[in-house]
Amino acid sequence: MPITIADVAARAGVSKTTVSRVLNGRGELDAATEARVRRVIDELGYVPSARAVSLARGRTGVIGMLVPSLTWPWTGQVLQGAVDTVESGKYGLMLFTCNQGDGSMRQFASQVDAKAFDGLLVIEPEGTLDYITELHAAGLPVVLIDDRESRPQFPSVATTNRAGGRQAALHLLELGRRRPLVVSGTPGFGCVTERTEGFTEAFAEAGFPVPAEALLDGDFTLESGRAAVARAVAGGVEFDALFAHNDLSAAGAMQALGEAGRVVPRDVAVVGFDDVDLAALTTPPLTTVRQPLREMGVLAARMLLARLAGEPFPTEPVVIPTDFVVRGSTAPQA
Amino acid sequence: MPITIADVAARAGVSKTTVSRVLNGRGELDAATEARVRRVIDELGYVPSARAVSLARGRTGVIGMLVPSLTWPWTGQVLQGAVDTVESGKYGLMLFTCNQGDGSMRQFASQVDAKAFDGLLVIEPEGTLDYITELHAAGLPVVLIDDRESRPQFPSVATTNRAGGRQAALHLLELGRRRPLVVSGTPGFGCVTERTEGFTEAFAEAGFPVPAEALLDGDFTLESGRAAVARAVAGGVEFDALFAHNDLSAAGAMQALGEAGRVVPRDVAVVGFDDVDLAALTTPPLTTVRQPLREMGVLAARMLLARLAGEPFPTEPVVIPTDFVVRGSTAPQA
DNA sequence: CTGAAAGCGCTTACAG
DNA sequence: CTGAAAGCGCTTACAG
Repeated sequence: MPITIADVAARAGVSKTTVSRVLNGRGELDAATEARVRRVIDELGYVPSARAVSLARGRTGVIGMLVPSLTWPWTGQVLQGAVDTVESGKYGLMLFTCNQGDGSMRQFASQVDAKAFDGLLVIEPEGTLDYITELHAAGLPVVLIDDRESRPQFPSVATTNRAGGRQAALHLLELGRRRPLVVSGTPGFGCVTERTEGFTEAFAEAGFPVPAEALLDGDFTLESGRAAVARAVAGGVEFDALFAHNDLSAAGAMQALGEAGRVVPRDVAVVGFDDVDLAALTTPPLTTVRQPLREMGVLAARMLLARLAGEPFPTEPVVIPTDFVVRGSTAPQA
Repeated sequence: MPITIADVAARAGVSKTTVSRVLNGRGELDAATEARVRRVIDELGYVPSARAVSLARGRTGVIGMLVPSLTWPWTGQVLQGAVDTVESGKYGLMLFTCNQGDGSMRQFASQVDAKAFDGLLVIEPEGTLDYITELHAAGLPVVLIDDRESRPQFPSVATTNRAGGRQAALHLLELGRRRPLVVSGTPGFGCVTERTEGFTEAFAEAGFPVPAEALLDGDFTLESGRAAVARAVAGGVEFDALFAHNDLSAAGAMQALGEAGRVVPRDVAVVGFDDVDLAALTTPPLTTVRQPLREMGVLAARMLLARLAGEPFPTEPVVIPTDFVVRGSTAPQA
């Protein structure tokens, strides 16, 4: 029932080889022959089967993308950038998440082993970097998004986490804040280390080193922001500013501050990271370090596509700088 | 270099047929033979090539999913539910969006024609329902998410949009509100019609029909919520309540209300739709109709997987009811 | 400029 | 219980 290249060949009175040549634009073809074959293709509405093409060519035409969770507010932006780019490169995008823990990774691994895609885009999922590194070493083209300095030999797209942390610090210092609380993201992520370092270095250089008790581990969730503030307040830590590693935990922190009777920005000036939609909607609106999320997705996908087209990977991580967006949560106090 | 079924067969001293039988658990096999083949498979780390399997079997093992945009805050939830389910069904999920308009749809269509997936999950993208209907009619198993009453013959997962609209209305009526403004989603979507109808019917039944001037078209964006309120205020429309078709436009509406000097909930009680994370974080927190987003993704994927496993589709749309979440934006006034 | 044939790596009747 | 052979629908040397 479904028409194949053989049907086209028969109807056009040529060999399958010739039809294939027309399809792929390879070799010199008689113009009349080519026109005739094209006409038949149109008449029949023939489209080559992706299954057969991929087996014959030894490539799938699919790019895999592994993402930690789709419910994080910024994942959508990166993903959208990647999907758009992959799509215009005539590839398909196969999506995987680590949402179900080990089960997910097993499923993902089985698709890798089955060679279900030609290249991989990864937003580093907690604790799988070693596995991804193996894949890369085994020859699967991989581009990592975000986690920059942990494996410099890895093709990756990053943003200026360290500079972003520094921007946040300089802004708070300028406002006269001297005792910041830092609510970090999940420990172990390269971006987490960098953001904290950029931030604390700037404070230290200004003569106000951040004490260890003011550095609190979070995990990028709303709840972790709340919990960190609650812990700090309960522990008697004094602070007049707060830097969170993402907007979501900053929003959680602001809620907890409100519950603790601290007014933002009067008592505590708050800076987040990411600039997701939510940031403009908190009360007060959140000052934040803007990550070029969509752009990172686009660039990572472009690098991978270029690689699959035969070009070499860049040897250095590609870095897209962060922006700084000032809003009400750090409004200067009269 | 990559090992094939032939390598396994040779090393185990059996035919490829036998290896295939072990792999797929088909036919009676001598226990010793099977054990030997399994051992060789393990030793060699052999995994069948997805490309070859799909060509031989005539199926891809992939499910396509078409989504309007990944940057809408609720898409992630539905998608996550679908991905998790598809994954545990041993299928892959190929993601498509309509983000680039016609170009996207062309790319999507070419993958459909190439039979790059066995079944399709769709969150109805504006204006492509006819095309999807064709695909369904042409034999591609399709499950639609959300847009319920526009094509009753379509396998779909929906939620109680009409009942949700009614819940919102009854809640506002109970609070003594009589002149609601409705900020609808993109016109033409089935859910939009239903939400408005459920809402206006309840008001009419209570003796307070909603005038046409209070029904404003939006498009689910933050900006459309702002714009609608601005229009109503400028037009002199009087209102003491607002029902928005999603949380994002409700948030936009609340911003515009603030700018217009109207206090929520004192002057205007606001109800949204969806219950995305954002809803709990607006000021005041947003009362909203909760959609079972993740559950809808899970169920739609299950229906499709069951269908691909040979079971028939349910003949009726499957409906998961909405919930109603009361928060500060409709707090009773003393 | 064009075609016959082999091959991609599996599955599946068909035989035994 | 097991295997030889054909077939899935293309691409790609190899010949002419």
